[in-house]
Amino acid sequence: MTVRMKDIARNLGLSQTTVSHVLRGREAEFRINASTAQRVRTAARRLGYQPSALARNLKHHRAYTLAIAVGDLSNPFWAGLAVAAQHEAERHGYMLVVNHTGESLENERQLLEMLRQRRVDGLILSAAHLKPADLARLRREKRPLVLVDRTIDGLDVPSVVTDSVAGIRLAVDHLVAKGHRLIGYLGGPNYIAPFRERLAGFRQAMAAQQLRPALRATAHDAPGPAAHAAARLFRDAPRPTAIIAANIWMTIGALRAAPDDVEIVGFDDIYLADLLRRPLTTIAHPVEELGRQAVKLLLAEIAHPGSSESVVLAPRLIVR
Amino acid sequence: MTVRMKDIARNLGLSQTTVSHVLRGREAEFRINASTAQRVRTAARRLGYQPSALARNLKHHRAYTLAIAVGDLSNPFWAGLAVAAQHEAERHGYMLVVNHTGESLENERQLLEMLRQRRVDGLILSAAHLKPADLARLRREKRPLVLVDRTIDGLDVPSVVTDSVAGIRLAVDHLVAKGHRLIGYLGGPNYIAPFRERLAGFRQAMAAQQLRPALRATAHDAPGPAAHAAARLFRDAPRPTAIIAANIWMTIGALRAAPDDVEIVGFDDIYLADLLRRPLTTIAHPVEELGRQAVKLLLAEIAHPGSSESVVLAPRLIVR
DNA sequence: ATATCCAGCTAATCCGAATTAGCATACTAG
DNA sequence: CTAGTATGCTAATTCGGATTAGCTGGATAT
Repeated sequence: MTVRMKDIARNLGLSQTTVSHVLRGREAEFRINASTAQRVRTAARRLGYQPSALARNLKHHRAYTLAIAVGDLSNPFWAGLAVAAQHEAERHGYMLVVNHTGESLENERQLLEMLRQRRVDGLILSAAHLKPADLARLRREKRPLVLVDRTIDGLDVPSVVTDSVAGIRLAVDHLVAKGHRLIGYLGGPNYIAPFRERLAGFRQAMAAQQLRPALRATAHDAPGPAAHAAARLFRDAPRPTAIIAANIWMTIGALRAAPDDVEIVGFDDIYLADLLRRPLTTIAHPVEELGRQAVKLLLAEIAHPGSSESVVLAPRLIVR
Repeated sequence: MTVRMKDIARNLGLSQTTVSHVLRGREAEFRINASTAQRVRTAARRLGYQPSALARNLKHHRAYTLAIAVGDLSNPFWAGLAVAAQHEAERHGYMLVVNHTGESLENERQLLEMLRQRRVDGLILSAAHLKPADLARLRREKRPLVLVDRTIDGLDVPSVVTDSVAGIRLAVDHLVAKGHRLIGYLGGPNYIAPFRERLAGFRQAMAAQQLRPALRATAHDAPGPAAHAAARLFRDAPRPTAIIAANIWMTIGALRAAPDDVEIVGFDDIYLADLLRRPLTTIAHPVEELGRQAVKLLLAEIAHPGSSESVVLAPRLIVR
């Protein structure tokens, strides 16, 4: 049915070894006669030979496949990051399995299982749900792993993240320049690293502007709770005239709950942001760069475990 | 480094064959003594044995991987479909590579190449860019292939699509029930199958309501051209009081160009549609079902080529 | 004439598991 | 006492290609 090297060899009265040498482009190294090499190539084309990735993978101990776990593929941040990562992976001859975990522990663990069974060679994680036992096992097994967007305490692997502190400062400075003094902050749970950093960034940036970071609310990482928390910020005086929302769900909460004259700046860019009921300024991640760097780090980890350094990338403010 | 069956066998003074029989759960069939089987299982656990998917794949001639080509992963329709497909694939022990083609011929061809090299066992396509030569080759090679959302003329493989005609009828009937008589239609290029069917559906549904489907515009499948075409519908009298947009880009075009009092119904659901400046009623695909059925058909094609029938699924109207 | 060298190729093994065919040993039946 | 049978396991091969080690036959050198 399918054509193997052996078939080409038999067809030409040569050995499989010779065919392999030629088709791997190592004819010079093994002193294959130029005319023989040509015959092999011609026969390969004529018979429609396609090398079996399956056989090569076994021999190389490589699946030539990476995986990235993203919490929510419908979120354009993750979709964009995944697409960029896929491009980069393919540039290096790897496939990328983009896995939507739906923020579920079960799915994150399933991906680790794929790594163990060598269905994938390495993993890009943005997990926040793994338990200490999972992390301990990861540390023990030392498989190629890179974290993106969210770091995990106590897991010493390379990571690629956006500079949260710098991002929040961009937002605060922008709002202050527009005359705002009462700036509110809508943050997420502190067990997620970026939320911790963004809150710290808010405090720092406000202090730098001689303002008090007093108007704050915190919500679980979902639109409903975020809207609820945002509403609280407007119940009592002093009310903020502007809100900084710590991620996409906080932003959506703020959009739902804040009065129309309140200005909103949200971390994470939003799909169709220019079609929203009100203008929304966003702190955008360097999405492509995050994806590309994550793959580069991961491939470096595969080639030379423990060799690579973490990367922090600068966000940019999209004023609308 | 990694533990193989051979290591377990040596450790217990058994043969690799016996270990294989036990770990594949075929001890009864090969009359392995219960205590021997138990020793094997214990040793496997103790040594941390993980079967090599690479070796199994070669032996089975299966990559246990499928791929789906989607034009735009940032589009929540495709993201949702891909996630559902991934779920279904994993239920059957397969990985799913979700490939964002960016509507590029180059990328679609690259996926076909993966199929040929057996890096993936089958392909779910929604391609519209392949050339006749590509299609001819696909027909000749007869590899497992399923089309989703977009069918391709002259390529006789199973497909899973949403019933476009029924969808447009839902929209027309909804608008008529709300009192609209001047209903406009914003469509896409006719070389894409769903656009053809939706236009036909519009004509049919309008005829059924005794209305003339005269107010129409056509644009290339992108937001800019769509907005431009939508604007044309409002230049001359009679102007439509409502617009049906044939897909997500047409909808965005209509949102940008139509006066605020014009009611819009769009084919394809939109992320955060409830946050838009104006209420948007949509004709939503049964996204999960599309993804699930596509994988089921594909696995059926892999198991029994030529065995499966195409599927047409019903859309539903989300009134906002 | 014999050793040396080189061009040009091949045999054999490996990767890790799945699978087919079959070999001892002990026991039962006639 | 011998044939037949069941039990419990193993040897050998296969999947398709990569790789290492080495073989052969003619030309050149001494």
